[in-house]
Amino acid sequence: MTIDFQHIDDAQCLAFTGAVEFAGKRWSASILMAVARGASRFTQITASVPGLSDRMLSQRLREFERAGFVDRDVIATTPVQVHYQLTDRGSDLLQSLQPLVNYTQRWAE
Amino acid sequence: MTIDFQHIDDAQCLAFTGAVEFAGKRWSASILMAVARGASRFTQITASVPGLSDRMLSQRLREFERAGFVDRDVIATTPVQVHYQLTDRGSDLLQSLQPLVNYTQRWAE
DNA sequence: CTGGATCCCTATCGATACTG
DNA sequence: CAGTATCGATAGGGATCCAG
Repeated sequence: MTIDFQHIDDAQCLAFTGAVEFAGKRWSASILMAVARGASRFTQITASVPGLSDRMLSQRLREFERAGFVDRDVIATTPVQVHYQLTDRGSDLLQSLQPLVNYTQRWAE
Repeated sequence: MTIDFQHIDDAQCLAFTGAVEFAGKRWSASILMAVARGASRFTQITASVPGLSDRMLSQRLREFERAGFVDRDVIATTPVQVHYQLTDRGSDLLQSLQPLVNYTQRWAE
């Protein structure tokens, strides 16, 4: 089977595979989904993703921040509150992953 | 930002994250693209993907075969010829990744 | 040509403990 | 609450050599 996959040059190919590999890292997709669904606090995210450890959440969150997928807002109360939310870019990434959900549904079983 | 991400249950979520993580493994996307573009022989794929080693191609190909993404056809010549091609399932997976290409183009720079 | 088998190094991840 | 520090296990991946 030979399909029509959009023609892209080397730079675009690199960006593409980079995005897939980034999103494909363990817990990445789950965390992004949890935040998209409204989990904004650290513990809310942890609670939303079974099996996710503090350490991994912390690490992914920092990566997401650096990559511009999430914003981190610190509210100086006692104790301090931290809110995470998707940026437009992060939101767009997740939306772009949506077809993969449909894909898994098509081939379920 | 809270977006609309399709509601899916736990099983679907697991299938989805599984698919992302599978496609996100190193070289996976590149190999799938190369095959989609018409590289069917082992050495053609190697040549199409800079940096890809024989060992990794061999490994990914076996994983793809097991997962039902590619078919492996052996032609008993001397030396033996092996042709790989995407299955419908593999083709569908790749198509589902297409929006990610558009995503990277939107956010290029 | 199409890989399999080894070796070895590193990144990644999980568990646990601790802090402002 | 929202993390950081540390440690040890393991899986992933690169290089190299070999074989049908």
